[in-house]
Amino acid sequence: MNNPSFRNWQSVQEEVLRRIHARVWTPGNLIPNEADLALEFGCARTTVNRALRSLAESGLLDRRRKAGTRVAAQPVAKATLDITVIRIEIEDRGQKYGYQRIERGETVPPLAISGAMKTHATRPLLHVRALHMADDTPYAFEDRWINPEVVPKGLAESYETVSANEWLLKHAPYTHGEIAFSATSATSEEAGILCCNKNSALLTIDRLTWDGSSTVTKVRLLFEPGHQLRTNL
Amino acid sequence: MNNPSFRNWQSVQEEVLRRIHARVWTPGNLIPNEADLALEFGCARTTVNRALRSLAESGLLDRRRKAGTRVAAQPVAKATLDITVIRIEIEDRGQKYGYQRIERGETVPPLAISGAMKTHATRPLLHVRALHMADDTPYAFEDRWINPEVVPKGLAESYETVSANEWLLKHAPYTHGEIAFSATSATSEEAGILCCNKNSALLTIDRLTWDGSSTVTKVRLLFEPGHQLRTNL
DNA sequence: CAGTGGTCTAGACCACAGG
DNA sequence: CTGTGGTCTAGACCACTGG
Repeated sequence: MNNPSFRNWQSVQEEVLRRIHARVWTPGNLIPNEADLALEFGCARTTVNRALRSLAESGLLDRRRKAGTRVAAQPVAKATLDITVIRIEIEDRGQKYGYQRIERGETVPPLAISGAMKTHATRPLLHVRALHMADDTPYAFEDRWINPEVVPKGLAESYETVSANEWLLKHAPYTHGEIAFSATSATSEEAGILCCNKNSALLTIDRLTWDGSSTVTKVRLLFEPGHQLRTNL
Repeated sequence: MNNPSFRNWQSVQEEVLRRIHARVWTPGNLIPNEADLALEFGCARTTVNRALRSLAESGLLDRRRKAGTRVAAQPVAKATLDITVIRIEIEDRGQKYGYQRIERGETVPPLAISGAMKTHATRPLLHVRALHMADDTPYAFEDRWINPEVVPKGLAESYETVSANEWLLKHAPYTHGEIAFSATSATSEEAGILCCNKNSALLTIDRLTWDGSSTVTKVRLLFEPGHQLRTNL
């Protein structure tokens, strides 16, 4: 059984993938344990572990101590979207980035905002609205609320030339966050900003970031009609 | 410098995160190499490697041989969406799953479809359209094209009780795929199926999966108005 | 060329959870 | 209780790439 051709974890992984694909190991069924596979593949158990762990992370295997390793019955595809600064996103596509601040103010937010951000309902937050452009056409409308208690330095910024998107990523650390993707109909105001028809379907991203137990910022991004977020599986 | 309190890779990772967060190590700057950190933390280099590699995968560090490890200048947040069988998705939310096939036929697809799937323009494909329901209300409309050359067994299925979504995941292996998220306006037909107003903004997922160099299936999912895909950062 | 991360190894101990 | 994966270690060699 000793097969000396699997010398690194990538080749072990490929062989495991091949067997799953060829239905040698079928969904829901156990595969041999790490020690046996190491023996068969002629490598150290650590190497097998690395290969299998990686496949488990991507959702193709289900591993449990003592219970062993199974081929996932319902393979969970993980679509990973890279969320970067919008300027970089546009420049990476070879387009010219443009930015225009629309509004900046310290405002008491709607209850929906203060509720989500868990700030006092009567406390003003920094509110910045801006348009990101690609090759001089509207790309995304950013509507953002910033918690000045957590980011006091943010109050000193005008956000006229550097977007809040970019400034915050550089200056406001966060520990975790939530992100939601949805579709919304353009209001007439949003249509005016994005130069599209009212009620156009807009891909929408809502993000809420935290630093420990405090909310840093809440942002809604509305993309131009037709915009797609793509990734591979 | 020997600090015996970092005994496992998770605690090393936490300490590294702490230093980045506390601006001890700042974006764009080099951090010590693995050997030095291992010395400082009082653990093996392998352990440091594991911690740093994991942070690099999540986009917080930038590692290059010889050049060393830097804190990422533009931290790339990775939003990972789990794409599962729709039935499971609904049941996991504690709702009752319902399914209704709308149409099944072997049809020559529009050029947009055969073009994307790289099949012959005149060759019929299996076309299945169906509605997924949660607690008896429309949840998602699935419009799918299946390549019978790659999945011949799929022709024998009626998809009346088991959705193509679920049948394919179980019986048709794939090697890779593309996925795109967008927003579209409901046509009057789609509005009728999803029981919503015409031109409602619908979150849309287009998926194209491959087995080697052949296209397995192309599917468009239109979700009920207001539907959100959520994840953490 | 030489410094860095990338990986492999053999062996060891441990944590968890199935039976 | 015991089999399984999870991890750590010390040491080694390798691959890449910056200077």
